[in-house]
Amino acid sequence: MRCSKVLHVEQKIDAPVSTTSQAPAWKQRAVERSTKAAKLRAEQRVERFLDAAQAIIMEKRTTDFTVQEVVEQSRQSLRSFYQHFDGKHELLLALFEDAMQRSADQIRAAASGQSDPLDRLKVAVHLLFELSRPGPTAQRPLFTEFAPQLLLSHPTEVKIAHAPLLTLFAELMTQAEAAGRLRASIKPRRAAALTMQTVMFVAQSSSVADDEHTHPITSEEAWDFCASGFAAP
Amino acid sequence: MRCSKVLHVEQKIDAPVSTTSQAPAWKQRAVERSTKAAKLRAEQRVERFLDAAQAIIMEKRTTDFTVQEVVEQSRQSLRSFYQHFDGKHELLLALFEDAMQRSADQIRAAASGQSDPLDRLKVAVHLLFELSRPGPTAQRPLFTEFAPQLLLSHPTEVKIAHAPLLTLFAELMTQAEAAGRLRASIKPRRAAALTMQTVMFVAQSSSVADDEHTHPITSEEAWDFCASGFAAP
DNA sequence: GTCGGTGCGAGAATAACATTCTCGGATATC
DNA sequence: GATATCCGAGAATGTTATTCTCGCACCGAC
Repeated sequence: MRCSKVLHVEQKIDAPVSTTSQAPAWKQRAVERSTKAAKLRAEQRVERFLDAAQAIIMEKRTTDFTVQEVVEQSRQSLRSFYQHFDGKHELLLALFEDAMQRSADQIRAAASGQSDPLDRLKVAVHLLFELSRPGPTAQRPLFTEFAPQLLLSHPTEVKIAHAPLLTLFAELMTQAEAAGRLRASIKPRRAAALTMQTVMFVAQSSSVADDEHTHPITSEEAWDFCASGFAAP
Repeated sequence: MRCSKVLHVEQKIDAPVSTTSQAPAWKQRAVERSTKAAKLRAEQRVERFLDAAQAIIMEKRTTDFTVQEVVEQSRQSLRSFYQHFDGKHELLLALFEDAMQRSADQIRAAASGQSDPLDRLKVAVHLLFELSRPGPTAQRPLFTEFAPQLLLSHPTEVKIAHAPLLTLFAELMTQAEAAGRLRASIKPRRAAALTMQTVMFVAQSSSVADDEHTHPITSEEAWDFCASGFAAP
């Protein structure tokens, strides 16, 4: 169900005060066994919190849950929550990071179905667009939903969370470059960052219907724009 | 100092229950004089709240002010605040709308200095980029700062607030199209929307330094990207 | 088996805000 | 001067996040 690797959370459990190299070996081992067990338990608890939050988000179709709800759903205690997370924001961050990682995986898999480098990029862009748009379509956590919140309070961490996706797009761009399909004047990583941002944010806004005659921007348009820009050749 | 036209706020003062066409004329006039005065006062009050909020934002370099602070700074009362605004979000919206309007004006003025349509667009993009990035540079209210918050809670209103900028870019794009400088396959308004979004959001993220070797994306890169895309011609 | 310690559930206490309500006092209207 | 309206001051309420305090259950040591 959930990624087993625990993200930027965990730590703050095993803080042995004097397990430096001068302690007797048996003591070291004992302490280690103890801390290892503790760490395991901690991971399971963190896991349960994350799953609970996930479940709530899925059910309420929004990221506006309270810590209380998470605690109740996970059948643990508030005390425990704050023992494992620095605050709500860390929980959100963890979920966000997880969602990004999964999305990156999913997109990578989808893109690998194409042989032409530009087709790979195209598939990636379309899928990212779909995954980024809010609304009922989002089976996956509504993963762009809290990005804005976090972007304000913890921009650095958000950037870290973006890393897997950025890496993926950088890979695809590099392949395109190798095939001579990239404009000479642009670096793959740069193109990747710009494309990613554009697609994600445009997708996000595309949910709200322009009340009037104007239709929201589509995945196809976003792709065309990123690929070709707007200026005449 | 501030735009005189009051935005989407005001109203909710003059709600005459029976000023329809069947009331006697003298009464109508009396009521009108009264409501007009009331409206005037209301506008001044709204004005003071907006100015106060602006001042606080400028001073604290963040949009995280409390309603209390605004009330105190404006030397009015909480009661009055809630009589004129539906809540804090309306105040934010008003500020945001105002900031967008001013930015649009500023950009339009700057762009008009160029004669070539693409140069106009280029100037517009660069200025928008500068205005959108947070940090100490922002002499103007940090106007993208609350956009994310509002985008979540009131997407429709945010879209409305974007209108002046969108219109401006649409104008510039249309001029470019008329001069045959736009790709044939793209509609001016679409190009405008895409460019605007891309520039604003990329600028926003560009503030956080990629901790490592990577430099943040520059205004110039954003322009190149929007104008030419990433694919080889 | 009992003792001291530790992990943790339950939930009370605190704090920061937004939002609402209530009370007078000023000012204007008749 | 009586009365209605507006409005400042600030108390009251409600919602969360976050911290604190208790007490119990488990575990290894003696």
